[in-house]
Amino acid sequence: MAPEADNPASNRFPRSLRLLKSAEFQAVFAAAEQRVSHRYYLLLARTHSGAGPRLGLVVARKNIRLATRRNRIKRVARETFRHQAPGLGAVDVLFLPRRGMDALPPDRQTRLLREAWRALTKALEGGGPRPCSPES
RNA sequence: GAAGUCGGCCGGACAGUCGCUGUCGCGCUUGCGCGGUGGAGGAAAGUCCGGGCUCCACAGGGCAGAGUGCCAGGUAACGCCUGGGGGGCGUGAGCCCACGGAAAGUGCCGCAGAAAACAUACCGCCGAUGGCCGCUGCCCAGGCAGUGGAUCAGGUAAGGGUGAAAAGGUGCGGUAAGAGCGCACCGCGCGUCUGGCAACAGGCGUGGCAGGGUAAACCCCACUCGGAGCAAGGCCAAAUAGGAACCCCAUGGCGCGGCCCGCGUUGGGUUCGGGUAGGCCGCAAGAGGCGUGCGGUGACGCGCGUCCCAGAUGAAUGACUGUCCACGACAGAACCCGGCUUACAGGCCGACUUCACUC
Repeated sequence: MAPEADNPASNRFPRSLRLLKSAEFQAVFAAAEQRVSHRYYLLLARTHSGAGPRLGLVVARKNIRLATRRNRIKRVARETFRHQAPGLGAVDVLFLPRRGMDALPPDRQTRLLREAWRALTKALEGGGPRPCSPES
């Protein structure tokens, strides 16, 4: 049983809430059902048959040059995700930061990520104003 | 006290809450819970050198290629470090130097300058010597002697000027003017002696003096070097397809059909090896840290005691809140070590130097 199922207040972030294999990442890339695009990031989402939401981070060295900054963005993403994960359904989510995000001050990054998860939640609830065709 | 040189060290602290991850214990059952206990750096960086480790190659030797380049030592090894020598900079503590060879050959040397490499002579200086011309004297129209001109031959490289660099420098003598032409000292070459493992230094003697620079230009000499890298390499191993061996059945299975005949189609089972996804090992006890004793000028070595100090793999060490201050730089392990180089807010400690002041 998933912990977040009977305890919605839990903010844990175990392996079951993460994408762990290359195949799982490829599945989302190949057939994203939701897409939230922003100046500094891109979210791709795809519903699945499992229990809760799962997060995958794709932080390209090409976009964020320094390793310290890549780590920072990943940490902020995970931290905000684990707090807002219960609001999401059974979806696989990919987070891809874009060039320039590492240059923002830390508190800006945190707010940006919180808004991102909120936007995704809304999009999923509303069925999506701009659903990505699964075939493309 | 001010300015500076060298060496070493730290690089936000504490508390609470919510998380991640290694490991140990227990439970639960297997990518969960609880508890204990670890969890980035001085550069983890650049990937510029050197090793370990792994696989491949390998009789010996040579060539090519790459690297290194004063001497001695340290080291697993180095292009690193230590000590020493030489040269340069600084009042000094100190700092800097690819620091072998240009009498093996080749190439290149802008501008300026007369000339940039078999040395020559633009301006200049001289014109002793031999001519020429003038004057004077002697004597047989010519000659001889004296004197003047700077006119020709010629002598010269001291001085001027150019340059990073023009056949070593200073002084005296010398001369027509000059010149290592001669001498003294310094420099250089050769010989020799002394000190030193050596680089080299010093002394003595001797030669008037070789001849531009450039070798991070080719090159020569000496020494070193096999290749690829943890996605190395090894182990376990689904599903699917194909392969091999053995056994079984070819009166069999499947399809058409209500069934038989018939027609079409096709073997079945077990085991094995290769191998994909995936997983595991490699993967952290080491040229290890700290303390201490001894040897050494030192790098370092040897001995003893003590400690275990990240090990992720879609990739962990973070977030929030509060308190405090000098208000927080550069930056993130990915097989492991030794170096070098580069980045870095601020701060601490020690040794030394110069200047100033007090006594």
